[in-house]
Amino acid sequence: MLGIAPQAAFHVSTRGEYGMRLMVDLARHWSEGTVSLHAVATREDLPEAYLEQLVASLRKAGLVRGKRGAGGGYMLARDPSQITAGDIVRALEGPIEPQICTAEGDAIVNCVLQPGCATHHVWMTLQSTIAKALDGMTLAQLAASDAPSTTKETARA
Amino acid sequence: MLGIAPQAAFHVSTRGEYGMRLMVDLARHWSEGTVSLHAVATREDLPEAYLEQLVASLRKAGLVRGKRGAGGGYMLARDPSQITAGDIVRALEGPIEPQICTAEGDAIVNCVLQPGCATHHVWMTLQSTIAKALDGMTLAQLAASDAPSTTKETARA
DNA sequence: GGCAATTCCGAGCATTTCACTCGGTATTCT
DNA sequence: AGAATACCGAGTGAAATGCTCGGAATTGCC
Repeated sequence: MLGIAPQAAFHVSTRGEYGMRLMVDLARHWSEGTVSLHAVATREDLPEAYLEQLVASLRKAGLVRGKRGAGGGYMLARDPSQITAGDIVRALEGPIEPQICTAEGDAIVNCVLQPGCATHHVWMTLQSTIAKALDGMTLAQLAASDAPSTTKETARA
Repeated sequence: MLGIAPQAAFHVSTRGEYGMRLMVDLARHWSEGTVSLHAVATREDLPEAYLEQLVASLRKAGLVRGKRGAGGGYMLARDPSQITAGDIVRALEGPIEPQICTAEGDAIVNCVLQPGCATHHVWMTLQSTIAKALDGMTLAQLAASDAPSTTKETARA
């Protein structure tokens, strides 16, 4: 399609999207011990084999714990109030950095144009803005918004 | 590389990066009439042929005007204070929408999971946060920060 | 012990996007 | 006339995306 018709800026990939759904689902079943990926995939209508891959990243990031064998499954590694959307996005899509020179933490990696890097400011501002927004949302808050399963019907909004 | 090692979230492509540099450059030479792409490419050390493609998007978005022939070039279509980083990003990378269901303007496109779309809230919040940040930065502000060329040396920050 | 349900692991693969390049045409200035 | 420029569309190699598949290890239950 060439560079003619760009589609969307700041699009999050299915890794982030599915992963977020997965984590919210786990949060909603936080009290029930482990939940199998099969159950999550069915409830959320997501490809199970693909979820396996995503949950591996989440596990390596210390956000979930897996239990093998029959009756096994996954559960959040800590309380839903202690996990943020930022944690999840970083685990699945990498650090939040609009540009390489605006990496989180140590920012002075390699700004090619030192002299008048006006654009650097744009991406840095953006990075901190996005990070702040995502880090301010906890899984507990997200899980509470509206619950389709288990709870039969919560009061609207 | 498979899905094993994701690189970076919310990364802006070279379209956005180069395009921003291009526009800041045009803003800095706002008083000089048209500026050729060749000059911009040289100053900013960017591939000229590629810039041609990007500037086409900017022109279609009404952000720059081109003048053909010898001595021609491009200039901003309006005052640098009337063009925002948001305008530029949208022209080059498309609308700001973390997810398709969070498109700018009319948001009710197609949320697959109507019942308990908790994640929708995440992306919507993100979209408006990003848009607000980018729409709050004008080219005039960016061009003023530090000028490498023309002006010999501006007072710091 | 055997079997089924799981997590865990790594490879592979089709499609799309990215980051460009190239060749050509139209226009304008000198 | 000739040079400098914008304008246009196609093409291309490399990477990322969005999955699937096969198998090994572990655990619970009969």
